[in-house]
Amino acid sequence: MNYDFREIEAKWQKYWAENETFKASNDSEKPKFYALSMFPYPSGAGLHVGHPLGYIATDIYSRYKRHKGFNVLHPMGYDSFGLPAEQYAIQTGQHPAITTENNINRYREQLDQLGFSFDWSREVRTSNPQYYKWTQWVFIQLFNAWYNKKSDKAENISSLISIFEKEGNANVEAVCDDDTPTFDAAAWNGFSEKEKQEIVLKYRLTYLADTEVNWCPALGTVLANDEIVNGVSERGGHPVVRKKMTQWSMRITAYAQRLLDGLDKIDWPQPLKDSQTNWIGRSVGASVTFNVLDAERSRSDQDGISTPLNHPYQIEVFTTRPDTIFGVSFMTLAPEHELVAKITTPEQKAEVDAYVEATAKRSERDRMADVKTISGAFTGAYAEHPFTKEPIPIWIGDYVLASYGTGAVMAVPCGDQRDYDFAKHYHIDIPNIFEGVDISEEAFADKENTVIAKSDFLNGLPYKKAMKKIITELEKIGHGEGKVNYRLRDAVFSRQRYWGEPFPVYYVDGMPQMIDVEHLPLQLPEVEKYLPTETGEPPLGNATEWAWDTDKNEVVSNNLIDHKTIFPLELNTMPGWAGSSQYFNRYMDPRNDDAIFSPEAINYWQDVDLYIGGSEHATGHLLYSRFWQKFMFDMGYVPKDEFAKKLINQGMITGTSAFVYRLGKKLTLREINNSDSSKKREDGRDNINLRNQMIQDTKEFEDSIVKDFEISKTVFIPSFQGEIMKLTPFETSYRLQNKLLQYLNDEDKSKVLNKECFIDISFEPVHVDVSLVNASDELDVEGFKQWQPEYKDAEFILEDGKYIVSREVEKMSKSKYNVVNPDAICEEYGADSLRLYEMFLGPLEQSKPWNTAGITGVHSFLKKLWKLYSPFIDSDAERSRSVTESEPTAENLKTLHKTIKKVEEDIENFSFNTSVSTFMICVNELTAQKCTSKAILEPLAILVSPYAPHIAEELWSRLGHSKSIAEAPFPKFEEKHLVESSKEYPISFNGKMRFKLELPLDMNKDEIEAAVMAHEKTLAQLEGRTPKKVIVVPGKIVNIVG
RNA sequence: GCCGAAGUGGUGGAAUUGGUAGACACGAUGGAUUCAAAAUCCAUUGCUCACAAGGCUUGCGGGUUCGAUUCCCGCCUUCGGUACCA
Repeated sequence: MNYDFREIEAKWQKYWAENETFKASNDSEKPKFYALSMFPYPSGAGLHVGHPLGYIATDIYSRYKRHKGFNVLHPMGYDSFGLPAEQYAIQTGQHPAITTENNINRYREQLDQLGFSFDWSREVRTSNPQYYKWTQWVFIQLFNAWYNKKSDKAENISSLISIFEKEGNANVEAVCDDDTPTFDAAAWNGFSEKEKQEIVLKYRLTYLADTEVNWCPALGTVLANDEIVNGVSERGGHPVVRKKMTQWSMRITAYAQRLLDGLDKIDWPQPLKDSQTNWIGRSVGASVTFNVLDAERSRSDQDGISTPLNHPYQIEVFTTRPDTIFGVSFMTLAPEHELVAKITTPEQKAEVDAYVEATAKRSERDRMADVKTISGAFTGAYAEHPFTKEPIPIWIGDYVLASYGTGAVMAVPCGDQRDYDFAKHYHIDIPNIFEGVDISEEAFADKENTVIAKSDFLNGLPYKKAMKKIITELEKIGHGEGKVNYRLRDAVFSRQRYWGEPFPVYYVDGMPQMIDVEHLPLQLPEVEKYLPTETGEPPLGNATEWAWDTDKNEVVSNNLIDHKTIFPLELNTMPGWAGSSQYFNRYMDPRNDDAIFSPEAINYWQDVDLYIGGSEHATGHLLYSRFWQKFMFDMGYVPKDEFAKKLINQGMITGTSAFVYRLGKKLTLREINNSDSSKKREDGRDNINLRNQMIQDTKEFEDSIVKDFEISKTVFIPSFQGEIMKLTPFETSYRLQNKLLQYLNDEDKSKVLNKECFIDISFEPVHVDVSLVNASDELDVEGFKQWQPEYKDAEFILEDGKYIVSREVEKMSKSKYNVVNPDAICEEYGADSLRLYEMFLGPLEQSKPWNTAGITGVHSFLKKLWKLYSPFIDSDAERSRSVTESEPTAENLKTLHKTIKKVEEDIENFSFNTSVSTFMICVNELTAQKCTSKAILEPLAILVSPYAPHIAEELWSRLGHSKSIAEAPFPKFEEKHLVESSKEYPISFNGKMRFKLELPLDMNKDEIEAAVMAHEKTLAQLEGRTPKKVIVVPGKIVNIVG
C-alpha cells in the first residue's frame, strides 16, 4: 500500500477537530506550557510560505511538550485591523469587515491544511468588537493612570487628584508634559473644571499632544514612512510635508528605565535586546541652559558697545559631554525648533525660512542617513556662554532632529564629528580644548583619553572628573543639571484611518471624556467613503451616526449634537499595535465578557513560555507589549511584568520581487553639441565607448535643455532583460530614444533623428504582483493593466514583443506583491512534506529566499518512512506479525537511541533542520538493517510526530493504537546502546588529516602515540623526518608536527 | 549614516566546547528496471592536475594556535530595522 498523504492528512485533521485533541484546559494536574506564534495580519494575498515557518516551529515544540507531559496552550488568531484592508476598501468600496472576514476564512483554510495543533476554541480577532472592547478598556485604564516616580509605578489618577487637592503639585514626582505649571492646593481648587482636566491630562499615561506627522495635502491624509518614496507619496507621487497634529500619545517614556532593566530577566535573542536597548537609547549627561542674547545687544557687541543684558529666550540642550562646554563655538537648533522663528534676525529671515521649508520636505530617516551633505543656516542670533559669557552664534541644521532630546545642541566641533564637519563647512571656529590632541583632520571623541585644557576650572581634568565638576558648577550657577536622557519618545497612538479600534472618547468643551466601561465596546460606525473628509478630517468624519448621548449611553446621529448631553466622538482610530499588545493574555480566557481575563486564568497560565515570531517586530509590537504588560502589572491585573519568558526570532522567508519601470512624466529634450560623441553615434557600433563618452559629457548636456514636455500617459519602459538598474540613466535614455519619438511633435522628432537632440528621461521601479509573471520573467501585460485601476490605460514599450520584469530578493510582503502561497505544495506533496521542508531549509533564525527545489527530498523520505512500517500496513502476512514482535538488534537500538538523543537536543535548541536530517539518516539505516521490530518503530513514530504529525498518527494507529499519538510519552534515551569500544582516529600531519586508524578507546595517550608512530603510513608520511611534537587528544585526534 | 544578522560545492545546508570541512538533501552524470515514460533502485559528484601521488578550498586581507568554518584585527557584499507596513 502506497503512502496516500491526501487521505491520511484529511483523516487526521478531521479526527483532531472532532475530538478537540488540542483543546487546552485552564485547570490541569500537568505543568503548564504556553507556546505562542505571533498572530498574522490576514492579508488579501493569503497565507504565504513565510508564515508557516514560525508556526511549524512553535507547533513542533508544542507537540513535543505534550509528549513530555505538559498541559500546552497553543492558540492562534488574527491581527485583523490594518491598512491594507482599508486601502482595498478605498479602491473598491468593499467594507473592510467583509474583506477581512474573507481573508480570515482563507487563512483558516490554509492553516487547517497544515495540521497545526492549535486550540481553535480560543481564536481571537482584533477587529472583533468582543475583542476590541478590551483594547478600549486598556486604553481607559491608561487614561485613568499616572506614573508616580516615587513609587516607580503607575497608579490610579485619583491618587494624583487627591494630592492636588491637598497640596498642589509641587511635591509630586511624576512623568508628565514638560510645560506642566506648578500650583498649590488653593490654586487647584480655584481652577475651573476644564482647567483641572487640562492639568490632569498632562499626567495621564495616554494623553493628547501635538505631534509631527507626514502630511500629504493632495491625498488629505497622513502617510506612514513606508508609504513615502523619495519624499513623495507612493500612491500618486504627491508631495509630503512634516506637519503638527493633535493626537493621542502613550507615555511609554515613563517606563523607559524599566523596559531597559526588564531585558535582563528575559531569554530573548541578544540582537533583539540590543535593538530595544538602542531604541530606548539611554544616555547620561547634563542639560544646559543657554540664554539667547537680545538681538540689539548682540549686534552692538560686535561694534564693541555694551548694552544691558536681556534674556527673553533660553535654549535648553542635552549633552553627553558637558565637560567640553568650553569648546562650544556655535549652537545648532533643529529647523523645527520653536525658537527659530522668534530669534531669527530680519537680515537672516529669508534664508532661514527657505531652509526650514526645505527641511520640512525631508524625512527624518533621510536626515539621519545623509551625513555627507552638510546644510544649515545662520539665524543671526547669538546665545551667551554660561561661563565665558562670550556670544555664540546660533545656527539651524537638519542634522539636529526636533524629536531627539530638546531639538538643540551645543556644538563642540573639536569633540564631535558632525559638529566638526558643520564648522569646517561654514568656516566656524574650532577651538581645541583637549590637551595634546591634534584636531586638524578630525574631531577627537575618545572619552577615555581625554584631558581637558583651555577650560578654566576644568583644566587638566580627565573625562570623569571633568563631568562631575562641570555638573556641580552648572548647578551652582543655575544653568543646568546632571540628566539621564532617553531617545525613546512617547508613542503616537492616533491614526487617521477607518479600519482600527475607535477610541472610547467623546469631547465636552474640547476636553476628552471616557465612555463608561460598562457601555463598551464602542463599535466602528458605518461610513460612505473610507477616505478623509473634504475638510481633512479622518474617515470617521464621514460617519453621520457618530455622537455620544450621555443620557442614553449610546451612539446617536451627529445632528443631535447639542454639547449638553450629546457630544461629538473622537474621529481618530487606534494604531495596529493596539490590538496586539495584550492578545497573548486574552488567549488565556478569550470568551470572557466581564473581564479582559479572569484572575484564575491569568494566574494559571501566568505568561508565555515560548514566543516565536519575526525580529522585525523588535521595536514595535514587542516593545509596546512589554510596556502594556508592565502597566497591567502595576495596576495588579497580571502577575508577571514581562509577558514572554523566551522568544525566538524566526528568520524571514524572503520572496523574489518583480519590477516594471514607470517612465517619469517629464521628458527633457537636450541638445547634442559634442561633435565627437555624435560622430560615434552615427556609426552606432562603438556602444561602450559611446556610453563612456556620454557619461563623461553629461555635465556638458546639463545646460543644454531645449525644452521640457510632459506626457499624460503612464508609460512603462523595458527592464532590458532585468539589467536596467545596472545601466546609467544616460544610457537608458539613449537606448529608448527611438521608442520615445512618438511623444514628440514633428519638429522635435526631426531634431532627434538628425542627432541634434536626444530625449532625457527619468523612471522609477514599480513592484508588480509575482503572480502576473511567469517562470521566464515575462509579464502578463493585460493582467497587469487590470490589476490596478491606475494602470488601466498604461502603455508598454516591449522588447521582442515581450515585457521582461527584473527580479530582486526582498522581504515577502503584500506591499511588495511577491507573496508565494503554500497551497500548491500542500496539494502536490502534502502538509507533512511542507512542514518537514520548511524546517529542512535551514536554521530557524536565518532568513532565506523561498525555493521549492529540494522538496522532493523530504517527500521521498516520508515515502521511505512509510515503507519501513509496511509489515504493519500490509496486513496480508500473518508471518509478519512474528517478525514485528521480534527483539530489536543492538544495531537497531543504536540507531534509535542515537536518533532520540539528537532529536531531543535539536528540539530543545530549536535546531529543527538538523533533526530532519537525523530522521533521514535513521530511516536510511533502519531500512538497510531491514528492521521490522515494533520496539524500534513505535518510539520512532513518536519522534517523528511533532514534525510530521499526520503520517505519525496513521502509523501509530497501524501499530495497533486506538488513541491519538499526541500524548504518547516521548521515548527515553538510554546511553548504554551507544557505548563504543573503539574509535577511528584521524591522524593528521601539520593539521591535515592523512589517514585514519582504528584504536581501542581505553588506550591512554602514550599508548595511542606509540601505536600511531609505529604505523607504516606514519613512517611513509614522515619520510624519515623526526616529528617535533605529537599531539594526542584521546577520543578525538592525533596531530603530528614536523 | 546608525544598529543588527548573514556570507561554506552548481543549490539548500552540516560540522553542539578550537580537533577528520562538505553530514543530510536537491541538482547533474552514468547505469539497472520498463515497449516507453513516470516512479523506484545502484554508482559517481568541492575545485584543480588526463590516472595516481599531490596541490587548493569555508566572502577578502592579516593575526593567534600543534590545529581555525569556529577566536582576534581590518575590509567587502547581501539582507533586516530605523518610530504611521504589520
